[in-house]
Amino acid sequence: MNDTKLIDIAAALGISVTTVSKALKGYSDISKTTRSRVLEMADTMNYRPNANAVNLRTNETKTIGVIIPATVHHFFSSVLNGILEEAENRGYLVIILQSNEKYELEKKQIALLLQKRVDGILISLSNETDDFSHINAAIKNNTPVVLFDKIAKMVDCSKVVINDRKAAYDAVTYLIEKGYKKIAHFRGSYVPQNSIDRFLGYKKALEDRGIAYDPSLVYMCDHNSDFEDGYVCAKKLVEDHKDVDAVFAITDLVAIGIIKYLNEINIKIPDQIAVFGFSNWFMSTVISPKLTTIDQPGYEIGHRAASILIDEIAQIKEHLPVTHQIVELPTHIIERESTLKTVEVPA
Amino acid sequence: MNDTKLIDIAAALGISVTTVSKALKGYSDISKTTRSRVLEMADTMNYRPNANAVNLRTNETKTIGVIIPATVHHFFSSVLNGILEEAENRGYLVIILQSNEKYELEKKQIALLLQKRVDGILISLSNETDDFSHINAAIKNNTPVVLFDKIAKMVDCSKVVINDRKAAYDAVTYLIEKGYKKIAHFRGSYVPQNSIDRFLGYKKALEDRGIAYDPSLVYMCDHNSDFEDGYVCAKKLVEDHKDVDAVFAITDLVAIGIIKYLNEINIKIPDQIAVFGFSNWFMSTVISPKLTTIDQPGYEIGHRAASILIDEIAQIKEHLPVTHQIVELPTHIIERESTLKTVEVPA
DNA sequence: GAAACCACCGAAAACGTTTTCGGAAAAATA
DNA sequence: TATTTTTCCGAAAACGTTTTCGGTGGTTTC
Repeated sequence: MNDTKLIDIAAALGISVTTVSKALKGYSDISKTTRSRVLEMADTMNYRPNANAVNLRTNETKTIGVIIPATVHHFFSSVLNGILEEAENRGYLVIILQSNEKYELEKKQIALLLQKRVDGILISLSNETDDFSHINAAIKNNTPVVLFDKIAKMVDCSKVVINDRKAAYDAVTYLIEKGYKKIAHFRGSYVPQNSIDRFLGYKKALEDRGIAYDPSLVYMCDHNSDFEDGYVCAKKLVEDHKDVDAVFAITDLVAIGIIKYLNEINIKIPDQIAVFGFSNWFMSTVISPKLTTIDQPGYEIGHRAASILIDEIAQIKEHLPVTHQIVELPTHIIERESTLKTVEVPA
Repeated sequence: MNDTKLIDIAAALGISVTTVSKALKGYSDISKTTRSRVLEMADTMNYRPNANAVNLRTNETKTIGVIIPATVHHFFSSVLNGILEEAENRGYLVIILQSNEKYELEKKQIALLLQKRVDGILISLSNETDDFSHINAAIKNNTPVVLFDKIAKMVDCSKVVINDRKAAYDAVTYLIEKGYKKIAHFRGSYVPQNSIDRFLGYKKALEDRGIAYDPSLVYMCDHNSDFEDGYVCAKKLVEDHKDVDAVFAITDLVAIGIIKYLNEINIKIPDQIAVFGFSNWFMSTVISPKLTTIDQPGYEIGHRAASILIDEIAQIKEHLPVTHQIVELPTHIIERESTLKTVEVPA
């Protein structure tokens, strides 16, 4: 049990705990000589301050809490990497919790984090969440909160997002400009807002280019917005609409399901049907044809959210006014094979 | 600042903090009536015990630390999900750290976790780590450690692993029994042990079946054992060996790189060359042809490791003797298209 | 009616720090 | 030499709990 405390160092040196503590923290009213004696003794005795005692006394834990709604995969693992990197750099520890898209669990976890006295909270809201009193409680408790990805506009705190509507709008506009006429959309369920926004971007792009919006071209992938969804909806799509020439999927996973099905039935991508994904996950470069998609900067989202949170923690500590930021990270189109028609060689 | 403490409840009720504390913790020397009064008042005042004070007093934090060597992706995200799930169920919080395969960072992070007084540590070692004094320091400090995936045999603690050598042996044996004669291996670098073990399993399987081991059929994927590695080594392979008929890759990622290349140059999988992966990551069902692979149960590894750790924490608390376990989780072959030759239709 | 017992409560110490405040000795000034 | 200033150190309180130990007052026992 290698557990030396201030009092042990003090005893070994024949001085008081006060002096030891001050020496370690670099107080100016300690002489050079005693300071160096303390430092050396602390080193040889392998002293590590008891974080609990320090936390209790100083009322800060150098720890932030992160709540993500879903399993650590795909998008959220990138976000997490961004958070972990920034936290490491700034000297913070991170506690991770999963709400599994459940409001009650999310609420309980916020309470838990507050009880643990984390210095701040990063959260992407669950799909069920439509009451924000637990978030406001944290904020009122002087614990800053930064929302990312799945946010609530009405909560007064910093947020880091992408513009889903614009990104979808850009994607569909791109397809139209490439000459595609009949563009289907494989959408997500009615929650969260992100899936609605992507749908709205799709619709707006069509309307702005004078293409009539046709509800029968919109397929709901509400299973899990996953691979299977794309596969089965693609099947329905080609049965319903012989002449569709492109599809914009809410997610790369869905898009890959589509590609899989079209490959199986020998429909040429993109010559017969083009496929456009969303997120730029790893698999999108692995599939054949490689998937055109929207780059969703998960790592940057996490990095930025953590950075803002830690800034706010510092501001609160200094009793400075905290200025909330709404950061909208840019997305852009990653053009790959699934929308690039092979050039016709003139005869 | 919604921050009620024991003393506030005591004041509101005109009793002592002692009584409040005991009532909340269900001590038997508090009358039913005062207990219920306290409980109700605690509820209306929205009392949450200050975890730091509790931790300091009780010397336990209900928190475990997790150190993973690489980015949260693929295998480690599954492990993480298993850990998070078990921790949630058992009432533990989890702090995540990434060592980025650096020994020095890993060492620093262990010290940090001990300083934070986590109740236990879960760690998969970095590739650089060949000195284990930091791990032993934690154990000596009465903080149980469970090693998973990348372990060190010499450290005296519980471990959760798969048998890489056997899994590889099984894979190659499977290929041989399927009739493949000239089987290449795309191996990982000389660290960690897992990659060596998979190589040894490959070699042993060949020898046991009377196939001479040919070093020129082994390619080193030491870049990152990733997609690119597989792609470029596949290119070399088909140039070097016209007659190779199967390849066993250290990782699904590498295998997918191989498939990608073979698809591009129109080599039929598996009719000309079969491909066998390792890990059963998500993409292996997405690629064409679907990849035969070894199922590496990341979720179970995390789940099990966390479970053992929390058990040991309880044992230590009760001053019971701790019994270390070495758990070897079973793997099995997931047979898919990449090794299933299309049956010849008899004329 | 004294002795023994029980049910209930609270004072106080402890966990390991940080920080305020005052005080002693040494140095500088007069 | 007497006074002021500077330098350095330590006592003690505080952070919010938990838990030991003792002490009431009331009830039971003989």
